[in-house]
Amino acid sequence: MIKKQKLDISAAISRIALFSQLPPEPIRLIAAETRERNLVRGDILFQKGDILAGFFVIVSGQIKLAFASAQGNEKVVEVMGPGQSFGEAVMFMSKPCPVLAQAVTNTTLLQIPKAQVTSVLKSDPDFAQAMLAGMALRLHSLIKDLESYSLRSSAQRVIGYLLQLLPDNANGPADLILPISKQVIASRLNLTPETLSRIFHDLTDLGLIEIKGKVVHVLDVANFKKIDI
Amino acid sequence: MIKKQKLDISAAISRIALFSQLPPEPIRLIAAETRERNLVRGDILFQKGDILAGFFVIVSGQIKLAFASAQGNEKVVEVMGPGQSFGEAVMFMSKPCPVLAQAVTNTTLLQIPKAQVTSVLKSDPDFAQAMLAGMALRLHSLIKDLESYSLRSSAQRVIGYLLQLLPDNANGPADLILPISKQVIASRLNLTPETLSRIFHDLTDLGLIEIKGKVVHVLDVANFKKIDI
DNA sequence: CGAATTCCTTGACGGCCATCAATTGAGAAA
DNA sequence: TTTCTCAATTGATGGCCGTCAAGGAATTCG
Repeated sequence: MIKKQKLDISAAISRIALFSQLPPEPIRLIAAETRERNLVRGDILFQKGDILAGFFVIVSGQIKLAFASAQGNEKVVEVMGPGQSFGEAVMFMSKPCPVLAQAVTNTTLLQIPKAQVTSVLKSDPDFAQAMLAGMALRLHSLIKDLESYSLRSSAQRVIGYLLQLLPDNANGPADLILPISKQVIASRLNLTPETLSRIFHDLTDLGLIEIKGKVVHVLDVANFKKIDI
Repeated sequence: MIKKQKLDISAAISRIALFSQLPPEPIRLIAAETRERNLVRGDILFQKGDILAGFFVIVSGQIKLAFASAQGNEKVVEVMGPGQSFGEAVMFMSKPCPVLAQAVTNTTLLQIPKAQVTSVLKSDPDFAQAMLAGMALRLHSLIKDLESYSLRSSAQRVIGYLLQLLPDNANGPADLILPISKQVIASRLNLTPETLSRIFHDLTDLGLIEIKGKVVHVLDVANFKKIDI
């Protein structure tokens, strides 16, 4: 067995957008109390209803945030990847967390305690601005999701999702790789796996895409953006 | 014609939860640059796509935040009332606003410029905490909405909406008054007015509520909470 | 490698809710 | 008041998409 690499927490923290502007001193302060956690696929990081004593930053792997319905099926709100953080908002409220967090793949993440954050907040006004900007961004993307759910058809949501996976400057034909399983994508888009499968099929029939496993080939990006189903 | 009352901006500001803990000096600073605005029903405060140079606090009246679909119908995200604020998140991002804001009734509101907020943010760490808490709350309620839309039936959403209008301690029979028109409520719940009307009808048939105009009489609150359609 | 499990696909069917249309009711203006 | 406009209701119809069920594909496991 290979010896586990010791993670350089300070380095990891300073690479996060939120903390990237901080001077070394507060970084050391935060790093000192930050815990590293390792999850294997399927592990649950926290349940709906938990009170969070800190927030999380993903070093590697993927975490999905979801809520569970009474009927047992779940709805994925978001899938977070390396460099992304989550739980800040719930941490600040000291209210029960509205979602559950579960590892989609084996995941390494950092848990940063609330106390360290508030202490840096007090001393560094720029940090407060950065946190506010981060939360504002999160709000913005939630609003976008709400907009998607309420006034776009399922096919439109799928197209939007695929487009978002392409580089901004993509043009002509382009390939992309689905970063998560199709059933998680379906849930993320508020669809059943069956419906997603059918939509992929339809888009293929229309000559817009070709799918082979996790690889999606978009025949003409510019054209694809114009589709309105 | 009655002479218009001059609004005491300082007093109004200090009554807002967000600013209530601030000492007099920063309050004065903010009040000095705050503009009062008066809208009549139907006026549009800002459009989707606008860049906001400040955020808004409602003194009296109601403002709805909504997005418009390509087909022309609109979807209400939220209806804000007196004492509530909106636009903070978009202001911090300097990105185009994702929603439109329109006066539901004649409305008086304050527009607080970004510059004043950032200046207070720099000097008062507690204020930063308060803003973060406010944004966290907003995020929380958006997540709740998302949850509603994705895994509750239309009738459940209506019931949830009615329950939320009742006082927390309500029990037995209780009355409530719909604060906005039924079509706005329908949009807020992601329904058509027709569907909302039918659901009200059904709930009445089930002996759960009685409706007369804007007054809803809930026959048994405890029972009503248990209904699962 | 084969076996088992999970993931994905495809089909048939049905329900929820939107759409269209027409009427009634209520509130505003004159 | 009367009229006009907008809000709300009610009915008929249909489509989107979820549910149930079963078969194939892919991945993980011993």
